[in-house]
Amino acid sequence: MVRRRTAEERRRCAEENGFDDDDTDVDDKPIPRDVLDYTKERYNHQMDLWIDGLLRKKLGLSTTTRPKNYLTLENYMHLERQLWQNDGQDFVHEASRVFISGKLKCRVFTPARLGEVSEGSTRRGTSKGLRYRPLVVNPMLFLLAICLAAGAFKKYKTLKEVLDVRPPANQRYWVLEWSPHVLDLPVFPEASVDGPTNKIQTGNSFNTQLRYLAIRAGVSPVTVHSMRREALILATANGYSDRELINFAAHTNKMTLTRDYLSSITVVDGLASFLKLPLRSDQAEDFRSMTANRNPELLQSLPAKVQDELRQREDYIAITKKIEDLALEMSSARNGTVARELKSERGQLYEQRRVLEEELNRIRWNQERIHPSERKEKVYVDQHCSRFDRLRHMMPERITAESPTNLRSGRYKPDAQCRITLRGDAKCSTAAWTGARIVT
DNA sequence: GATGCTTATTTGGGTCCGAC
DNA sequence: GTCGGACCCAAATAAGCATC
Repeated sequence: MVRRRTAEERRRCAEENGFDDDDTDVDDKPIPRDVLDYTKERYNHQMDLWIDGLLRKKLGLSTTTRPKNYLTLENYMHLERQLWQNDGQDFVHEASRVFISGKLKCRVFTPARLGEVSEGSTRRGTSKGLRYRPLVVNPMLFLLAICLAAGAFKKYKTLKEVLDVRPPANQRYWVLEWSPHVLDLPVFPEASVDGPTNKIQTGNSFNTQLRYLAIRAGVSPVTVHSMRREALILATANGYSDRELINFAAHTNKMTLTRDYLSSITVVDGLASFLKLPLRSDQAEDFRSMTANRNPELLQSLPAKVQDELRQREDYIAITKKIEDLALEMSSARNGTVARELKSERGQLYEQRRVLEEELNRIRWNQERIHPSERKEKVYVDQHCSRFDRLRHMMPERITAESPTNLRSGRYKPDAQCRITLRGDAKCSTAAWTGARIVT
């Protein structure tokens, strides 16, 4: 394992590479964007080579882009069901489960970008993201649980107090004030073994959680944009004008919506149009669901035999040994140039090993699909899933927390004839995070 | 509406740290 | 010492914007 360099070591390494950190001669003149005259000819020649595709062809570089997938309602339910009903994942704190579910709802009900809820990587250190500002989106159940556990309301400490508040007779709404101490806190913080911290969770971190939740649910990895795309497409189908949709997506350029989100989607029923049958409008959603490539019987772990066979192969062992040797050499390298060369060499070896490991991925995603009605008994390869299945009856709240029926019928709305209670002390205890229960 | 450029997001290896 | 969840980092890639 490579030892991380300290700040002092990084500074020394930068100095060795000719970096001058003396900022007394720094001015605020912009860096010229134009190519300087004496390099222009060579620059243009190289760009021509690239644009014409000569280099691309010679090096065999790929120009394909990642396939886009969509988190439709059906796929979304698979994730929620996995999270609350089937998931034996041991989070460092149960608050993580509530945060993930809350973030999922923020994204499927709105086309929010990553950076509007989490701290985006290009805003690292700024703590920008969702804060305790007026929250007008519904998923109220999860936001209420999060707010109460954080002691976020100025005058109300229990769920009953919050739900008993009614707007004045001549007004349709009433604003609940935040406690001053939460105004600088993120709504979705990082979690530790002691519970939520005061630090906002980064976008990278949420992406990782979302990616592994999808894999555990047997769905190919979905991203924040999978939800954003679907939210916009569904809104389009509901007859809103382009202007309203652009506002909804917070686009400033009208091209973005049509080019990047709607261009490849059609709800036209060609068959019914031609045969003059009643038109369907929902068939496109099933095709979008299929982009997630779900296999309900996907084994969470590959059979040990398959993994072991790969790792016993001579070429795999040789590459792994070289990577370890290079890591040792890098940690002891004093010269920056040498260290860079070693790092570059190690990168090539990682790539070689990744190619070998792709074989495992192919096996994983080519696993046989068995229709649930043909499966006589449950088969568990994932030890977490197996263990949780034996214990799930002890956590009825988690079964209720994810419920398509409740979600679609609107029973989450606190102004309906329902009550939402938190198990244990709603003020800020660990038990408050173990789940929420709906009592009608 | 097309294009080129900037900015944001995603990815995957690496690291940290607590639990066992 | 090992394992695994959470996070970090930097490169790759996609989204988004300004301009013509």
